[in-house]
Amino acid sequence: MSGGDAPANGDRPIAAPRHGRARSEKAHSAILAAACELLLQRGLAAVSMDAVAARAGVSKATIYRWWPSKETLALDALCDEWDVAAPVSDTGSLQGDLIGLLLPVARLASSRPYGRVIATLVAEARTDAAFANLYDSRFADPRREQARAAFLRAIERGEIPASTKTEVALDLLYGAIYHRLLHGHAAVSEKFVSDLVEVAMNGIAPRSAGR
Amino acid sequence: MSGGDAPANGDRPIAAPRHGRARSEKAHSAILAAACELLLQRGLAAVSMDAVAARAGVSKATIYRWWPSKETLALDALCDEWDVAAPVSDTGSLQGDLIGLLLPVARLASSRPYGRVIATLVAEARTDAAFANLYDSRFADPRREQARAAFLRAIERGEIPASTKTEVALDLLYGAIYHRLLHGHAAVSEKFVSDLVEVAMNGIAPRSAGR
Amino acid sequence: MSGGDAPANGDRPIAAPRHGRARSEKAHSAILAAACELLLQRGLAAVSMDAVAARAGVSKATIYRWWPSKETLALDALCDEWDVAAPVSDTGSLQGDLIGLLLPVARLASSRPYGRVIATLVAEARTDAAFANLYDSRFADPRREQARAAFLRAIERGEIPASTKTEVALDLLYGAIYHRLLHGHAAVSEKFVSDLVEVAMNGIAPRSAGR
Amino acid sequence: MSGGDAPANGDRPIAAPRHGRARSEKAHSAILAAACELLLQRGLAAVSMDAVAARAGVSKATIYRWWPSKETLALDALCDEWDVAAPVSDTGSLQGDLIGLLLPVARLASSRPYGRVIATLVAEARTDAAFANLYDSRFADPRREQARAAFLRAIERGEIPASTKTEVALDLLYGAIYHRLLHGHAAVSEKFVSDLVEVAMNGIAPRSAGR
DNA sequence: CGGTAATCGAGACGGTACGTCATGTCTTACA
DNA sequence: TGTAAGACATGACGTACCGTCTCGATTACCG
Repeated sequence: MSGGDAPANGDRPIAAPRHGRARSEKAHSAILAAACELLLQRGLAAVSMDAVAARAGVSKATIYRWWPSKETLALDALCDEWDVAAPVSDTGSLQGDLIGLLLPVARLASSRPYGRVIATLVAEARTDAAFANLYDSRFADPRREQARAAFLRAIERGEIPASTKTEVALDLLYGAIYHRLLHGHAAVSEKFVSDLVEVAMNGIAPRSAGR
Repeated sequence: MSGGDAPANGDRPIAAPRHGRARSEKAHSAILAAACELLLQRGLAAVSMDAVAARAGVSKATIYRWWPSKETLALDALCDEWDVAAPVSDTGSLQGDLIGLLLPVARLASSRPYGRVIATLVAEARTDAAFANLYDSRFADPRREQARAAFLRAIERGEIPASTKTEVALDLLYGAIYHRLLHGHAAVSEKFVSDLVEVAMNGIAPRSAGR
Repeated sequence: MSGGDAPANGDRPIAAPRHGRARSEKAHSAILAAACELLLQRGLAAVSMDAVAARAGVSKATIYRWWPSKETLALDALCDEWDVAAPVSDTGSLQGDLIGLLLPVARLASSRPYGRVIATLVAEARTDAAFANLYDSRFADPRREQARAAFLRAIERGEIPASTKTEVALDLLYGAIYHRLLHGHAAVSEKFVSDLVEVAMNGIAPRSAGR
Repeated sequence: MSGGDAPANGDRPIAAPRHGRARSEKAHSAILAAACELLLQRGLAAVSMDAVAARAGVSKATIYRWWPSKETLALDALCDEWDVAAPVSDTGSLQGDLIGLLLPVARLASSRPYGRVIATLVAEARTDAAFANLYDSRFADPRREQARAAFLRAIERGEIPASTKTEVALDLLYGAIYHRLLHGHAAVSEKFVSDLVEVAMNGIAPRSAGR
């Protein structure tokens, strides 16, 4: 989330503008807060810019000045909450690293109805290529990158072969999480995460595992 | 698609209408065709009921007469194309069954920009519970059920233990497919399907594989 | 006012549309009434389409369907009131005809604050050529044409020479009325009309008139 | 233009400011020039304060510091151009004086699209009483006063009777000019001015003229 | 000659209205 | 009764100005 520089998203400018009235920090955070609440309560489709402006006590023009669309705003509001997640440390084993990465996601995802919001953002990304880039770089890629790094460490440790199909494995792990999150057919519980990692690590029908 | 009975979706009524003008078969198929084309070309969000009506040479009232929302219409149009897939036979092995189930899906998904449409429908389902039921019963569940049946056969055959976490495995397999389809970060190629099934069956770090 | 045929202004269509819902007569007149009241109370600049829609109990879209701009609507509302003026008969003398034409205008103009409205419409006509045509054909020209006809009758009667500069005379008569109406420096009273016609007929310094 | 004392219009202050930065003469004239150009090119309605500020290379606050509204600014810009007209001398005859007064106005009015600007200012004056006073005192009254003085001289000379309805005559003369200027139905040519004065002086149907 | 104060550029802000668009309902006349 | 045509209320859209308000930087008079 940090480090933006242009009004392409809602990030604060780094270099101080020499002249002109300073950007209102109050308005900025009020907008994000209003967007977040409305988003989680009623979903992106039911949230209008007028409603966000009214609830934040802000004019529509101010929102449009900093966010080009309500999807961008929603992404910002979402990241505001999800990016507080603690950085995951190296646990020494791939399985431990994966659990350490996926469990916080599962806990966060279950805490409030984020599935609806993320589903809408994903749908929007399929329609708007520019937004897709933004979504990937701000939301999806960072998490996937952390998991990819865990796989690299496991290969360096010799825990898994260098020929491991890392990308497929990543799709398999995150895909399952997203699947439950977006389709809503089952909860993204902590039990699910541990089962998921176990099955993914050992396979559906483990050759050695007795039974 | 068959078997509907009420105008809750676009299915034809079973009992013959008692009197009055008969339902126009031409209008029905023209609407579905128009919806399908517009949907794949520009996405659900960019397709209005007016546009469908105009392209189908039909009045808006006729569409609303048979479909309660444009999401329902889109689902009907989608199923029209996806339900032609051949029923998969029993190959004798779980891996063969899974390939047989997932490959046609991958081929279909790659043939046209269905990812965008499905993403929108999934997002809508998260907002509208009634539509979620419809989506599951018409689109998602049938496929998942076929795969679940394959797992049951494998258990009966003794190919995998009865304690196999089938639901987790299903999420893992379909989740990966949906992940690429909805997020669009990589193609749902035939190679991906075979890799996916292999990794899912044997695990990321197969015990027997070299270390 | 009558006889329009296109939605270029708010007139009713002549030929009945064969299909479709009939235009709401209630909405039509409610819009004109609301526009007229707001117009006279607060002037065109202070009247928004939203306000007209709200007061008429009508949606903005309905207004825009029949009137392309609020100026067009204002012109329609104005003509609705001014076109009820009785057609002027031939009095047998130019002076009588002119009085007969100008007095009703003066009475109408003084009855309510039309000056403000007409001033705004005139200003708009100077900016928008299309509106200028509409304004002329619906409001200005008909009155001027009646006066021009009176001059022609006077020439035919031999009351004034054929060389009379009719157009200059018309500008002189109507110009004076408009001048007071638009600039508001003095009232358009009945006395003013009779003085105006007298001075215009005989000249500022009548050669024969004793005093 | 001179003689102002307060920032009610754009005039320069008389008394020297005690201290502080002096008013920028460059900004002042740049604003007037920018306003004038935009005004004549596109009309007052299409000219925004932002546009004037941008074109003048000036901040909006600076404009509002000296002009309370864009109408006031436009009036200032207009007077800047119209007040350069030479003061008219006493020609010895009423007709000569009137020609001497009206001809420069006609020439100026025809030189550029002032009609549009004046029409807008007149309309604004009908809505805003304070602006009406400003418009009259800065633009309309001075000219009318000169003509009124010519009538007084003519009465003193015995050229016209003391009972002459001067105000009606003034409305008749200036009304005709304004009529063509604001309604745009015919040009304010030099020929028109001479015809106008002749008809106004002698009447539409001069008693002495042939019949 | 340093302090005080009005001015200027830049531009963010709350607000209001704009004109357009899509949804879902309703009405009318035809088939 | 089903349908094409289309008018309608509703409400959000994204834009454009308005007039106000901070900012920091620039002058100039004045003590």
